[in-house]
Amino acid sequence: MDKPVHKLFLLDAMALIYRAHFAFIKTPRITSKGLNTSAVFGFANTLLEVLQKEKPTHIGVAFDTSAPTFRHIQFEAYKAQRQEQPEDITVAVPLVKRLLDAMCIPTLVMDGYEADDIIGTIAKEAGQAGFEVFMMTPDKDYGQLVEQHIHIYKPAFMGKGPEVLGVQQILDRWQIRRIDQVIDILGLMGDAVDNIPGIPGVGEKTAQKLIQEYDSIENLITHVDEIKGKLGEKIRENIDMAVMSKQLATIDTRVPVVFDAEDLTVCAGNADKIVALFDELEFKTLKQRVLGIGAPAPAAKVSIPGASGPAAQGQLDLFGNPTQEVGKQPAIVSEGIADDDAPEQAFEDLRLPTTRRTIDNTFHRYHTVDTPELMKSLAYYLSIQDAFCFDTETTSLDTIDAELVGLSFSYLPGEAFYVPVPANRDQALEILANFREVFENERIEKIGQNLKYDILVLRNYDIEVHGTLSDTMLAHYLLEPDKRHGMDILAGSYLNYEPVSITSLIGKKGVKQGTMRDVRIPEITQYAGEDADITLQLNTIFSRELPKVKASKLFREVEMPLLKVLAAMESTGVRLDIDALRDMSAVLENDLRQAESEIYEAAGQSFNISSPKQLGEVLFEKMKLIDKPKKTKTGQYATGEDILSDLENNHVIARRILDYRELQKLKSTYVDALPLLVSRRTGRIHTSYNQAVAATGRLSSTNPNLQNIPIRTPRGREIRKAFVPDNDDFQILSADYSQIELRIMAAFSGDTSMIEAFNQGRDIHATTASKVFQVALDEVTSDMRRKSKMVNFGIIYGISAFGLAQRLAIPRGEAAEIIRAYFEEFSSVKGYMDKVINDAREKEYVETILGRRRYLPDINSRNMTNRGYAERNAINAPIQGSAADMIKVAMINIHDFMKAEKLKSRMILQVHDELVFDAHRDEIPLLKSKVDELMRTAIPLPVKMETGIGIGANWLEAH
DNA sequence: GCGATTGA
DNA sequence: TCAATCGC
Repeated sequence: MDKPVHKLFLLDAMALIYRAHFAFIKTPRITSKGLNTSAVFGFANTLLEVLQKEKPTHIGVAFDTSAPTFRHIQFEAYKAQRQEQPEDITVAVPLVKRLLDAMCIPTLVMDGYEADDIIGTIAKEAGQAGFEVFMMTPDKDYGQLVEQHIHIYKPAFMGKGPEVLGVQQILDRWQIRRIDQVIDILGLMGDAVDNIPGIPGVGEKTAQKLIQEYDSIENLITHVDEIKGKLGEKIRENIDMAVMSKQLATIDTRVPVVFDAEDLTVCAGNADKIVALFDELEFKTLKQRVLGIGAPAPAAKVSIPGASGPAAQGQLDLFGNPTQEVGKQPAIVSEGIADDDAPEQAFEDLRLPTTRRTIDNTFHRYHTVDTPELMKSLAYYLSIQDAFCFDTETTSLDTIDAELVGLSFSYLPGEAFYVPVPANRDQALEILANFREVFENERIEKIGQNLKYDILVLRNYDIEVHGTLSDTMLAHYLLEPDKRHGMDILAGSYLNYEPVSITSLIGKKGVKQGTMRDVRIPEITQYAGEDADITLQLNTIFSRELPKVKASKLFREVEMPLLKVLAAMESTGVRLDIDALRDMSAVLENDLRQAESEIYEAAGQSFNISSPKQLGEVLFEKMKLIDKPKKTKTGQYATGEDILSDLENNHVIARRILDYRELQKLKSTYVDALPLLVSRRTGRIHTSYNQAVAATGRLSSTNPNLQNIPIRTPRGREIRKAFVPDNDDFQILSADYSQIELRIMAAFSGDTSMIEAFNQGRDIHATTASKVFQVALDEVTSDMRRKSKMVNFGIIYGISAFGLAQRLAIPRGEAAEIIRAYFEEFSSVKGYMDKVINDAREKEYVETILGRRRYLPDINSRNMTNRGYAERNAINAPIQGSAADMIKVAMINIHDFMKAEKLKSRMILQVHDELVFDAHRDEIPLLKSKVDELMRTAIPLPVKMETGIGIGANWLEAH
């Protein structure tokens, strides 16, 4: 007979409970009494599986306690920012303990030590004593404990079998030479879950490189001066952090427990207790299974070297020992089944599962649908759904020249279908014809991530997407406007899932990057299927989250309808007068050369004027225009507009440089760049609106950015002449809200003098000036008006006294005085601002008129800078955001109106408070009055709203 | 104040 | 990545 093997299994209870809880987060198991049993179920399942398959001879389950550990004492932030433990887990812990008790499995607890310390200590001792030790945990920190007879046992998970990690696997996992380097890696990269800081900016890859080169953190310190660049700087700054992080990541294997094999011997459970518990939890199949197994496997009947006493026998005793304890000190098992009156939560310190789910360890079925029969069948199944998720794979991120490579669909979590689409357009259309009906079906909801993109791509194949939309990117934008909304990030934070990266399919960004067309169908099926599957799952979560922040209505009635409006606007595009731009380009080129030679002459040398570095050197080192030149934060000379404006009277060169800058900007950013963006297919320019970047709720525009076409300077303004109507039957109609933000502020604050000024149609900036400077309205000078206007804007944009002083180029004291006078005159505004900030301190968010939230946790920060920033945002976000809400509603209503009336005119641009139309001459009177009305009445306010509407042969004339 | 773009 | 500049 083979030498008997003593198999000791040590389970990290909380890690396994968390993992089980989150594995069932989408489809939790709820009993008829409403108890969420996911965590207990998952834990029990794993436990039974191990007992059955691995037949351990010894077993122990370690828990953390609430007592502080050396890590807390050493590093106070340790685990401090951990999210509160989900209630379902708090409930699960005593149930798991009851289960262990019933099954006669010992629990290991010791005050002042975490589960990993206890497991580490016992593992080392048992390994010495000749056991094969398996530490059951998903936590990567345990890698440091692995040695010849000590392994990590990753439990089976979502269809993937269990995994045993030995020394070689750990070395491979981290790309290191020795096991003890695991803690060097962790010390450098940190661990967000455990709040181990590490070195900022150093992730897994960098940490591996550093350890490969320097072997250990200690040795790295002695060579720290050799490391160049930003990385070296970061390391030098934070080296203390790394040392401390390494200590924090080190598992203590000297816990004062005595490893007593007998204590951990597998014994038989109490069948009655198990049955009672499983009945209570309504675990029907588990009950069958556990009764089927009968008693767990008996321990090998051998004595264990180094262990005290012989291994226990009599494991068939149904009345096995109650929960056992280890240690020289009495270990505490304080948690009863109901310990509601415990002074603090017993399990505040528990860790989330640190293993990311990926396509390789997660159950899924992603199918390729590539025959006419399968497509017909898929289309049929889609047609009987109330909702499905879809995603397009294309050759380009630009919707105008994107060619469809394939479509993926998902309507059940874990399952998706990928339909490849050939490059040949006729064949592509033939395939798409199968799905036209479901896409255009009004009854079926369409789910996707950044649906505007997919809608525009399909539009190029003459397929319209109808029905309710649900965009996960925009849903998350409403949930967390300040965060990022990419699918990969969402999958990570909401599903603990890391999707297949695009770069693994087509390579890194750059010239060498391939296109989706080059990816083989099996791979792209996995990638695209995963996208649709994950998006569907995210949507389920978000549709539950949105009502919690009262954002469902905003989502369904504003953002989703607006998505369609924006898609239509982008698709329509704007006609550009390319010839006019070419002429301008030639003129600008000429003036640019002129300015250039004058600058060289004045400087006495030629250099690159566009290089702030070279310019600074010429101006301040060679020409010495100022004694004490200002520097930027990187140590360069500052040559910004404010600085050069101050120098204007000192030396002609300053004025010429400013001219040069303006010309250069106009030429490169607009005059030369715009024609290149005209689509070859439509002959028009199709900007792309981003609905989810500006945290206040505003839109942004890219490719090109049509929201920053010049208007301030006469030369810049000329560029607007190139934005022209479709043909001679059309004109450009521009409608903008007059002072929308100030009117909103007047309404929110209820300031009577401001409301009155607006309702009587007076000049608001002059009115402000007359009050702030205490003069009659007709005695307001242009300088007073200018300053008051700045204050008004300052409030809207949330700038500080410092910012105001800078913009007005006046001393800070004067700026503060103007602000003081302003608040004295407009005391309701001051009162409103105070109230907003106070509310924000309490709720840690502010909201717009439609309930769009912006979270401002820093409003209660002790850091002045951060708090000031949050306070300005608290004022600014509701005002700017409500203005954004208002124009969004107006756009939806105008779009609906134009559609209902079947107008030939089109809405083509939105610039924050302005809408631009390509208006058919016959429709202008109707359009004009209707646009005005719909803009003014989009959201009723107790202040009169006004618009300014102009019509012309181009955008400039329409102003 | 923010977001987008450009050029070094 | 940074500095500068355009719009709102």
